[in-house]
Amino acid sequence: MATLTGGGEPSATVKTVAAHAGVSAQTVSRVLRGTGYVSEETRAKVLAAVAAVGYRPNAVGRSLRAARTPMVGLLITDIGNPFYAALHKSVEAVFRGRGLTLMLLNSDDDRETERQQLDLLGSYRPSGLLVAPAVHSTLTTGDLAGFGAAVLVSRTLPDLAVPSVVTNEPEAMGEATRELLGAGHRRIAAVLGPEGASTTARREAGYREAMRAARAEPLVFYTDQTGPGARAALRQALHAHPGITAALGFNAPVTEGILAGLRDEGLRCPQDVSLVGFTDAPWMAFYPPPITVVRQPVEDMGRLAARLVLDLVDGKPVAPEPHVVPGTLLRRESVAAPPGPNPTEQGTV
Amino acid sequence: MATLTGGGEPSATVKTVAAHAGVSAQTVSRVLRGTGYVSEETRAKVLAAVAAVGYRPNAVGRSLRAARTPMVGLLITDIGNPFYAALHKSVEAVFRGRGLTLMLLNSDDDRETERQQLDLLGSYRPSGLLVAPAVHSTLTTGDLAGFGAAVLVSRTLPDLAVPSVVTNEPEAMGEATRELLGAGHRRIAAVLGPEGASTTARREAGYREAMRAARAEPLVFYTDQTGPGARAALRQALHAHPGITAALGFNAPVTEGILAGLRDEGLRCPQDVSLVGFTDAPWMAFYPPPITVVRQPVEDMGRLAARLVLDLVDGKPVAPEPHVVPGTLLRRESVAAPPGPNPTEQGTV
DNA sequence: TCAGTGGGAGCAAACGATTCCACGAACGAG
DNA sequence: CTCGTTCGTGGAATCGTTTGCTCCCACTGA
Repeated sequence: MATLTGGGEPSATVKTVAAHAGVSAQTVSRVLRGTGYVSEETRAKVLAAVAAVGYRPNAVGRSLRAARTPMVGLLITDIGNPFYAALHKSVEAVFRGRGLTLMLLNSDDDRETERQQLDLLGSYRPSGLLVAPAVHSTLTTGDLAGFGAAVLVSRTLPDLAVPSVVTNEPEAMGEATRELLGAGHRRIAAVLGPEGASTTARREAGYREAMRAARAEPLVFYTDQTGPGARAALRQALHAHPGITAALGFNAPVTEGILAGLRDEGLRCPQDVSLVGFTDAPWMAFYPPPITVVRQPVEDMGRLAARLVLDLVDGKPVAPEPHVVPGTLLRRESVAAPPGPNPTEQGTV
Repeated sequence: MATLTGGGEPSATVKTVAAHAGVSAQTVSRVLRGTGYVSEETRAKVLAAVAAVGYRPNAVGRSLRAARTPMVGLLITDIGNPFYAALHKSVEAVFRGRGLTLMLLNSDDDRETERQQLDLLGSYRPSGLLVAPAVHSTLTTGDLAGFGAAVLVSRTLPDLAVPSVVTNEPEAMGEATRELLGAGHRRIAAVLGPEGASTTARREAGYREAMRAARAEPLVFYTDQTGPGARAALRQALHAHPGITAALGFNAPVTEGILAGLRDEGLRCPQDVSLVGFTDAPWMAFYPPPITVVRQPVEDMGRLAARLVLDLVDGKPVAPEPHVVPGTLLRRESVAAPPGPNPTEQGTV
């Protein structure tokens, strides 16, 4: 176990300052907090002493006294996913200036890690929590009760009466599917996330509904929602169904993986296989071809989720049902008509 | 200001458990910490009481008593940069299991924000700190003294006698430059980061040295090291120097921006302009063409930096000079011979 | 002259966990 | 039978900050 040694001088406390200024500790506290009556003269003396001894307030003592820490946790499933990077940014923007620190934690989409991280975070008695639940998450209301304010983002947990912020995934995924159907595709592979995640279920529902309406056969593949996983899944899909002419990517990493898989197979996009992704990423705008995607309004989601936490912290009531933020289809150049009739597949469907 | 209201029951403390088990508070502490003598019978009673009252240790009280918090801060400049995402992952892997929580903070490469974040973090008396300094950072030894253990990553600060972990940037950038020179290029644009950052200086030096050795004229452009900034810079560079046939990208976002800029100008890579990037990103491996890059061994860097922090925390001496981790050139397909002789440029150099 | 008022500041207790110190019991060795 | 050692447990103080309460004092108005 690590033991602290370095550090040098024992770091000034409120008492050090008080002694140096010739006042009592609580007067120092009053000056620093700006509360109660303090004469201008005393205030100046204290401030001078603060500077002289190099005093830095100890947030731990403050938190102990206050019974809570002015900190909000953000537990995400994959720090490498640009969606979460953007989410972090927009959430932090809301909290900054309100005296709330945002603490980022990573669950690696593992429910055991998720529980550990939550336990750890909870032990600091933070003001609030934003969490994107892991697959097959076993979180209960009890786990979240210790946080006072808790909001789910991106994914929702059906059994949990906790406010959440999600995209209108079924509709958006349906629109993405129809985009491909409209271009003439019939054999459209949906490369989804892990079976059991709410995001997977919601996006799959939209896909299936659109395919059903078009009387096309759904081709669903589940992955671990990472690039390498999707890459392998796509190759497997192409071998199992050689007639596939289009693919839907579950999220940005999966879309990456699909492109990698196509390249592995020597297939071009969109000439051989059209592609629509879910969730935008910077490089998709100028990839050759630029990728058509359903853009999740991540900034809006982050802002909304952060505001919900703020409301909960302030004791305002917040509806426990999912707050839905609409996604929009961004048409770029990764969708084309399917390649000419393929003799080996013609008439099979 | 946010005031806490929710939460419900006042959350059990060590005293609650003690009362419930009919023992004293410090016996509970002994059981939980596994230190000192406790009879098996008492241990069982305490454990039962812990479960019964739903006790969860309060890390704030513990930290106050211990005068430090088992937490290490990681302050980075851009959470959207995949390099830092990977760094976070590898650092966390070292700390996990050692009882140290990694706390990610973002400075947005702004030195004012950097100072604020550091102040905030420092007030929690964390065990250690890993920081990638912002451009023109004004950090002093004093700012870092409060942390006990502090290590710089990715960038170094010349005036600061603090251990750091960096890549052999001059050599690696030289190698990247020679890769382009070797393919026959002479007019090679270096799209760098912000003037004043140590990373910029080190990479620029390697570039200039290689160009000088080849008697080629250096073409240097500074950016804010983001995609949009690089995109604009590249277009400007192309207009100012129409003869440019190759580019060097400062980091992953800049490489992204260069590709975007090339697309803007209707130029193909590598037929019209060859490209070598600095720092790999997942999408670069299958981008058409796959991008040749200097791969920074980010996992090694993260592991090393984390171990240095651990050593400092343990009171072991750590050399304050930069620890250099070698980068390697990853040859892919974004480098080709320059396009055929251009009448307007021929013989100018 | 005296009661009333409000500015200014200190005493002491609390927050939750840990730890030095002390006390008592059991027990084996001499 | 006594003494020293190993166990087992509790009392009390401590970490740094904040706050409820109290106290003092100068000033004002009658």
